[in-house]
Amino acid sequence: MITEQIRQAAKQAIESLYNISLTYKDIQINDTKPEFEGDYTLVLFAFIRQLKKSPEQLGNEIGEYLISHHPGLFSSYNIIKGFLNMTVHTHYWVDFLQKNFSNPAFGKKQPSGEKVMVEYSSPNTNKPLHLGHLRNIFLGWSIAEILKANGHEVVKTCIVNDRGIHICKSMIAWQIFSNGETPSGSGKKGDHLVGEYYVKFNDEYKKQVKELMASGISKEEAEKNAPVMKAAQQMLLDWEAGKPGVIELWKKMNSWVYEGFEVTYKRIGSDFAKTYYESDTYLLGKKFVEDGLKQDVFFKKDDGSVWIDLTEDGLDEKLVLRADGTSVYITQDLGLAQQKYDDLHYNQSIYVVGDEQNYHFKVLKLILQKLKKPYASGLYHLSYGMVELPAGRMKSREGNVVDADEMIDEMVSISAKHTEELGKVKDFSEEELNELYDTIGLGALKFFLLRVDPKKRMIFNPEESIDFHGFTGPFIQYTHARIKSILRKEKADQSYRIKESGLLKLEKDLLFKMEQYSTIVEQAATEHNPSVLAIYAFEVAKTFNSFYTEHSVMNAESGEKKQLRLQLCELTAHVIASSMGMLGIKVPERM
RNA sequence: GGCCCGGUAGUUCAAUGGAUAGAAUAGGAGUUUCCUAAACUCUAGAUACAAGUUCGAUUCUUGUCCGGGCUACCA
Repeated sequence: MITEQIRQAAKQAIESLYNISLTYKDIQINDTKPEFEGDYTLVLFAFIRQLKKSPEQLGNEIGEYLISHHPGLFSSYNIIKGFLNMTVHTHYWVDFLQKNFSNPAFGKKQPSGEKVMVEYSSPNTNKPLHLGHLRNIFLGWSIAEILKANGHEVVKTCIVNDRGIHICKSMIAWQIFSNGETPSGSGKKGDHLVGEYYVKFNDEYKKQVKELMASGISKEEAEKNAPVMKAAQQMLLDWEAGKPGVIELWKKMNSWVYEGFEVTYKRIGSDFAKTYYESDTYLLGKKFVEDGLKQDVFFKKDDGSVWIDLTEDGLDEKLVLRADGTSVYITQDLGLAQQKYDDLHYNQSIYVVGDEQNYHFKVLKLILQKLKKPYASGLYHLSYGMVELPAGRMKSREGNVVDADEMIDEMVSISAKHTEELGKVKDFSEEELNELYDTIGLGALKFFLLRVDPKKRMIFNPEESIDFHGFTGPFIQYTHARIKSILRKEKADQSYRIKESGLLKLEKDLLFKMEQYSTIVEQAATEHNPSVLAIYAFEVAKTFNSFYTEHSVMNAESGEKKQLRLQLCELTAHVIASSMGMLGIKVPERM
């Protein structure tokens, strides 16, 4: 990574010229703005003050020093205001290209020895997946791939929230309204079918509350006493007591949901090495309560409920065990954290969960730290913002969600329509066509959800968000297909040595971008942010497209130029395929 | 009420305290005898408001205004 090389050279130069001692943070190296001459820029302002020299003098002294001590690295420099702009020698770029253009591991890091668990998706089993889940899944899958590329050993996990009042709601509604409807009988996807009954439950519940209120009962009382709600609560108790009929129904409906999820996961290319079920883990946290009481981390109130006081940490008192002895959400997560650590002794455990749970995860980590768990510091909540519709939040209960399966179908059918209109792949078989439509449609969707900083909320406008031009997946896929079309005609000659051709501006721009790839891969991991890669891949594609329009590869000015450009094509294709791969997006050979 | 996020072109998104705030889209004007025009080139358009910190602020601090979330013996 050349910026580090330059930083080091600059540090050494300033230290030996002025006999001062610096840290790397003192040296600020930026990419030179395109309107100025040069590749990288050293910002001089801080030193101007410290050394009481004019920018001109300082810049010249440092510039001269760097040129004379690193003749292979720098070819020239200029000073504008407080900025020292340095031009990197053409040899360096050509050398870089030759070393890397055919390296399949370009951009990947050596094994780090770190183990990381990434938990994502984490669905409830009472309804199908929606657009918000897709953001979660794509994020989780992508961050796992990014960490792998950085040399970590990664285990993808999923916690299925398969028990609780929400499932009971779907079950009750199914008992009342279904007449025994099943996925195989109705032809409906299992998760969708169960989700329909969840919505039906809420419709019925609202109706009953309204009726009770009409008969003069207060809203609060009505909500408590609506017959369907009481039935659902009773069912939860029966479930916990292991009542056979309830367990049987629960298993049956959950299995429908799993079959449905499996179809969706498979289609979007999502996978888990290990799946945890809440019904197996929800009791694990209870032993923490005893430990916590012994260590005086927790305390007991008169009614028997157990709490932790986090007021000194700027938070509240938090319940960890109910008066009736049952555990709450946080208790379950304490248990699961331990279980996961026992299973993999991870260095880092990442939870991909929406930002409405920021407080919860802050508390979880804090409690584990107070309990002196060795793995506590490795917990990381990868918090992401909601996907909202122009009208506001999606609510499954209300049924105003963008369904994941429908969304995917929509994207794929649009990609099919575009592809047919353009008519560039008429020789494809039916099977090849379908694969291509999937690649493009899913590519557009994944890119759309991953190109934004995870922390930020995003608005999905069905009318405007579906696009295949500009800052999109298909734009980048198209660039890849174009490059491959050249490489099908001729590949770069592995043994050819480029001697001295000089570099045209657009060739150099492209190389400059390529050189950043390793840094970007690293940055995406440290920031836990796939959008860094998405933006980068887009910039690469854009840079290539400019180059492509301006300069011919096959009809290059000379044999050497042709080889240089073929090498550039190979490296660019690799970088695009590899960065998109980490986003879970395939790139086609033709489109 | 308390705590935590966010407010940047019409719209959707960028910008480790650094140069004239970048893209994309929508708008306007162009490019195809030549490797895929899902492309390329040009053009116009934005930091909510007010103070402060300093050589320099979209970025840091404070206040105001506007959104969102959390503050459950739900998960």
